[in-house]
Amino acid sequence: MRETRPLHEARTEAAKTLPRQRRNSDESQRHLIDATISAIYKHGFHEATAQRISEEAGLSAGNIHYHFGSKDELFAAAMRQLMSDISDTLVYELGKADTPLARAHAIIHANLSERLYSHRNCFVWLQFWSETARSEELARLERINAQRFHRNLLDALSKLLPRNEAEQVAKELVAMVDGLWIRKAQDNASITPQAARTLVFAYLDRRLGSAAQTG
Amino acid sequence: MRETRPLHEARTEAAKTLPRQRRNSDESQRHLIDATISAIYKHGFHEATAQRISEEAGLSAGNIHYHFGSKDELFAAAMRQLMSDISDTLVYELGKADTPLARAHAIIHANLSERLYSHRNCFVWLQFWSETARSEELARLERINAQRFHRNLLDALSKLLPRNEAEQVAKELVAMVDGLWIRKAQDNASITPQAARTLVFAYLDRRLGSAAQTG
Amino acid sequence: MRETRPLHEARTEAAKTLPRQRRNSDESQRHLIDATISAIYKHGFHEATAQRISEEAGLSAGNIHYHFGSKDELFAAAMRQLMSDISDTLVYELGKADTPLARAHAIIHANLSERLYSHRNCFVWLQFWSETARSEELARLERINAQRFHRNLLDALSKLLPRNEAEQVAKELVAMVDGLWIRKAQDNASITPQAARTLVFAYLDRRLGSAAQTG
Amino acid sequence: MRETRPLHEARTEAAKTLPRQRRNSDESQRHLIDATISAIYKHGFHEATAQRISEEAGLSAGNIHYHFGSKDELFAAAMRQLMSDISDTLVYELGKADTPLARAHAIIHANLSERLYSHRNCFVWLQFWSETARSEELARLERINAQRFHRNLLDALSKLLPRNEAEQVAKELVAMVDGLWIRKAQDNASITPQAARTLVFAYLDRRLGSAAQTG
DNA sequence: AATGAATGAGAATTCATTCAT
DNA sequence: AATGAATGAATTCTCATTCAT
Repeated sequence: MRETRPLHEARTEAAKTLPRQRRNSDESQRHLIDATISAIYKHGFHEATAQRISEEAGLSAGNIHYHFGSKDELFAAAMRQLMSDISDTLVYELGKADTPLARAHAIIHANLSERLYSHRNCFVWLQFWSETARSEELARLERINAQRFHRNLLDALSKLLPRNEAEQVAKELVAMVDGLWIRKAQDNASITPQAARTLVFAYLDRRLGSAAQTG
Repeated sequence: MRETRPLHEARTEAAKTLPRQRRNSDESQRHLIDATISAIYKHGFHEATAQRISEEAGLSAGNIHYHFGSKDELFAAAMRQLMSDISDTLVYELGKADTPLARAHAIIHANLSERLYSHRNCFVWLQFWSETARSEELARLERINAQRFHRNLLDALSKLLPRNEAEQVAKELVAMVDGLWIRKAQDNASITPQAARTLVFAYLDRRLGSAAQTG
Repeated sequence: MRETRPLHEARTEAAKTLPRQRRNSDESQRHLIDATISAIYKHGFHEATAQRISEEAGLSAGNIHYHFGSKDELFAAAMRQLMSDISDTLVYELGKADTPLARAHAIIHANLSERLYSHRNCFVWLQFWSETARSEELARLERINAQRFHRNLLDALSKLLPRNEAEQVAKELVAMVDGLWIRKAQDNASITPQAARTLVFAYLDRRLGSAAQTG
Repeated sequence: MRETRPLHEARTEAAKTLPRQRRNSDESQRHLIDATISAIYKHGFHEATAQRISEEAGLSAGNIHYHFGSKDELFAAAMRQLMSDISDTLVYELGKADTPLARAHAIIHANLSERLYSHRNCFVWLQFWSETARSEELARLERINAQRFHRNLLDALSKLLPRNEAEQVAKELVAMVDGLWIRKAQDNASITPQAARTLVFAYLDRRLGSAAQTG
């Protein structure tokens, strides 16, 4: 139905360049996961075929099933990998934060950092978003991720605002960040991580400021 | 690769129940477009096969190519249909608005109305979002839609705020609405149209209020 | 399986330019036959679809079956048309011939005349040659045509040569002319009608001359 | 459009009878090429479907694309195979020839040998002739083959005749042989390889003889 | 006499998955 | 642990043919 030109140039970190050789199982699995994300970015979810993924990983087609049992499980592993990136970034940003306000900033900063708020990451994540309907496992992972984001924000905001306001601000922030990710996925040039953070921080500060005034 | 159970129960309006009979071309095309949207909602973009769509429309598979030339063009027509729904709703809401503030409210109201802010509509729209990368025509339509939304908001806000603030608020609102659509697509129960509107209106009013204070 | 660009630019004599209008049955049949030959020349036998043929004829798809019963019968009618062209040309050339030698020349001249020895005619004829295996009717027509050519030549040559030599020369001539048609079908520029005639006439005259010497 | 009975009984050499088992890639490719030629002979070019070819080869349909990328490329490989047969036969015949005259005879002998001048070979070759218009690759191969035939003849004849006469005789011979192939393709019984060779040799010898006389 | 919407069989091709090696 | 040949189901698309109008 469609042309098969790559959507994006690859940025495979490890794989591919390695000569096809014997590795240990963990290593191959890691290569396959990286290759999956890379293939989704290059070709989109549904053109990320087993063939292309394993080629990208420097392996042959049968290995996906050898290592993961099925393509679906490989995709789930790739999504877990993305979530783990988010988690790592969050931990890193939170490490520097010692006040509730700093924590709220850190959470947003993480999600709009250069690392996570890249075209690649937002694009691939959008692909997974649209697939959750078809895979209960992906849906489960997405729920976990969304809830974690929301809960983290809420925890921090609860110390700054009355509970129901905190709840509302958290929802607004989540919506904003999700929406910014979509924009980024559609068009890398639309907004830089820096600009996105400025946008949301300005909103948050004003919100907290006015709450402080009214509260 | 996956099970093929329907994601959602159908809500086919006309088709299918009609006895297989002669229609005129326009009628068949309309049925096919409705069936496409319905099939995407039921099965997701990539499981919305020519077979399923035409069956849903009460026609045989060849008709897609007879009426639209290709499946891609049918999908584009379906996306245009969704955009036209948005447009109609917007026009309807704007009809009641006679001040810049009312216009800004109306634009948001339209996008978070019971009609547009439904699980079905948000879900299907998310599917198209994730496909824009693979189809230049869908990407073009998406850009038109996003720009229209942004420009409309900006026009209204420009009369209420300094230009650069208006620009910023417009971006925030767009991001929020897009993010809320994503949430709705993931989980219908997450938030009602009413609640979504309240959330965004509260944000907007506070934003305008504080701007008024500071301005 | 293949691209569908036209192989050759059309040279439809009548059809197409006429506005789609009511005609009498004979007229429509003639248009369809012309359109068939034209479509075979443009697209090759198997890409000469009912759609394309009827479009070329300025009619809609259903008419082939209305007028001819089936596409196969239309193709047979088209082949009969080509044979009738050959026949007409032959009669015209024979009209000027009053000796056996002149008759032999005339027969060859007809088959290598500007009218018949054109890229279009040879190309279309080759297409029919390759289809005789699939249609008994086309095979029957081809046999009739080949036999007529052979018999005509033999009749003329029999008055110039002993029977078995005449038989042999006739076979050689038929083979030469068929082979020249193939060349022409492959590459219009390969040889002009004039050059083809010179080639065969030179052969024939030498053959008759040497036969005269030895005889 | 047409009945699908086989045109000719198969003469598959190996395939089919083998138990469906693992082969190496070369072996499978060879089987597929043989099966293609066989299927064209049995069903004609356009009824030689991927299904029928792979069945004939004792494989399933997907393998054509696995081994050749597309059906078109398989057909091109089959044509190269036919050309290679011609080449082999020619080399074999030329091996015995040590004078220019013997070489000319050998070239003709090869093209009208029992091996090449068979119904099967001529029929299949005619099918390819009629397809050259639709495939640039097949056309290219055909040109190579035609030029090789012509050049070989010309080289030999140049040592026996003045250049322009040699050129003319070569053209006559090529036309004759091509024409005889067409006849054979249409009707196996029309002429035996032996009779065809006698016909052309007689022509050639007389031609050289008379040239000798006149020269 | 003609239209053109609709059918349905069959085409090439794609792809996850299996499995002998 | 890895390969890559093979499978078979599913997909889009094509097309002769039918037939209500």
